[in-house]
Amino acid sequence: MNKVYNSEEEFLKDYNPDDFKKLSMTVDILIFSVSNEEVENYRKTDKKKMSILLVKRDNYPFKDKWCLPGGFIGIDEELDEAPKRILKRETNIDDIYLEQLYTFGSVNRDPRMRVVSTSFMALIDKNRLKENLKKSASWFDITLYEEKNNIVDIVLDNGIETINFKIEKILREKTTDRYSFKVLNNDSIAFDHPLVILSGLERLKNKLEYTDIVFNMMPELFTLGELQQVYEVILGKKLLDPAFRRIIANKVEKTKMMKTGEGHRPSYLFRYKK
Amino acid sequence: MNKVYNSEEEFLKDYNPDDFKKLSMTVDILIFSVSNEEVENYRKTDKKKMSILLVKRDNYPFKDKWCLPGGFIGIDEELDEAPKRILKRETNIDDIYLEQLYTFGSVNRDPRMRVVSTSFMALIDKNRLKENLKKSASWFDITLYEEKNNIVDIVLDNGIETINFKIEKILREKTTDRYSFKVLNNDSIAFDHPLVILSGLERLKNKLEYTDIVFNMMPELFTLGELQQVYEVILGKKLLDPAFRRIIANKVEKTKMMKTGEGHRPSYLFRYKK
DNA sequence: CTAATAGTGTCTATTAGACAGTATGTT
DNA sequence: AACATACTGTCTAATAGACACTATTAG
Repeated sequence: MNKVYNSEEEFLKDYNPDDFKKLSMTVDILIFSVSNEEVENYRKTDKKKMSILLVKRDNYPFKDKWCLPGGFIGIDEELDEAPKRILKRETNIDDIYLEQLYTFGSVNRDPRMRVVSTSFMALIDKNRLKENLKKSASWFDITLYEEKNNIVDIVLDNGIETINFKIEKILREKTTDRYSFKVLNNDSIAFDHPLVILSGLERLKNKLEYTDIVFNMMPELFTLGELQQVYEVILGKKLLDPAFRRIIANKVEKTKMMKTGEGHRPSYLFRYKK
Repeated sequence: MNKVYNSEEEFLKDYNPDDFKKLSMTVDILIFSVSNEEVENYRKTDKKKMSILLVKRDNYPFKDKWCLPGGFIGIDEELDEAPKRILKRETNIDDIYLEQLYTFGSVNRDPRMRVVSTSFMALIDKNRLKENLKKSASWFDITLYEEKNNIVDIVLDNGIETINFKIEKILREKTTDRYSFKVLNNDSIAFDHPLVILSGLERLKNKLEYTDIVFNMMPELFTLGELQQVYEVILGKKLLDPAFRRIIANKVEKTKMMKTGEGHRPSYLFRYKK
């Protein structure tokens, strides 16, 4: 039975914070960006791909496997500050779009001890951090293959190494869009990070349709063709030009500048409308 | 510098899980339902309101204040199992719709020690637990007043007591729909639970438009008028009958049963379409 | 000239909004 | 009969999808 106290001060003086077994918390960050894949034909535009920043683990557990940038939360650190600190450490940039995604708390997700991890999604224009990257970090291009039976095949490629894992999506209940994820094969990614990556990609896809977050991944100036390509690669489908332009018309403003030298008609540069 | 190990076993043997200061985690559950407010006029239908289950704290901190049902996560308990356990304890029902919302981790949100809390949203048809409620728990009807300057005034009423708090919503960045919340006045709710309540209400409102979660709050059989009222009270606006019926037409199926005795034309009972 | 993308005009199909009208129970 | 809600028909407005067409550059 609880002892009864007469004031909050009295209660706190008597309180032993170690009555419950404590646990560790980490944050993991999905740093997304878009990259250009050069194409041999001088006329064709570069093919855009989603890309994600991974770091190679240099010690156990999961030594030599790739994982999301992350780290432990300080006992006196705000939950929202931890991912900012880690982003600063990894990219040396402060003002990056950051959003909390989901908290993963399976009992055995870390072999060391009980660790609960909150995942965040960061969106950035990759050009902003050309040479700031740490050596252990690498950008991986993402390709998603949606197979039948709700199995998703995810291929990550950093130009040197190709990583591949499959996840089965199981609808949890018929009233929502929520899935349970089951990792079918994964040899190269640490922890439960395959789940984190897929759920981040799905969140991004979702939010694309009702927010303007895509502009956090765009440079200051861009053509509508480039913007459309980014939409297409995230949504995983082609869009019709006129429809696309109608929808984003009031979100962007045309500049007088043009992008030329691409082997075809130049296009106007636009910026996100303040 | 990290010591280098030759295998994961070797590493784990040497690993001291107490190198980092640990913290406590709790879960808080927003248990939402709808209630009927009786109306004097025998012809008129009952007015529906959103309601939420709160419990009165019987000890410090925040003694005698109302808070969300919740509790500490066991060191060997899955994060998703904790809210199920607590729901079972509070309502004695197993199959309740449950969804993770957001993790709150301000350093000083609990005066005892560092506590990070993951909030969940549960949706239930209140009629399923008529007499199962614990004595300390109480259903509060929710009324939301959206004032100018992005201030929301929230009034909770359990028939005996009226609680009121105001929250200012501050848009975080122009590319999204995300707000920072600032509690302006709150005398009766414990912890940061005013924030949790508001963010849950917003999530519910959002999800109403692209999922079928509303049916988790409905009884097996309902009239379209009742369903429309629930939509209206969550969305905070009136809907036009023909438009509403067009939209939900393929989600429900008509039965041969009718609801009569309401002082006006009877209506068919529908059920959620499997 | 050709290949490739940029950008627009317009028709059609679909969906959402609005309003008016008819239907049918209770008291 | 009066009231309140149930339910439907239909017109209009707005939006999305489809396709064809013109424009403009580098090579």
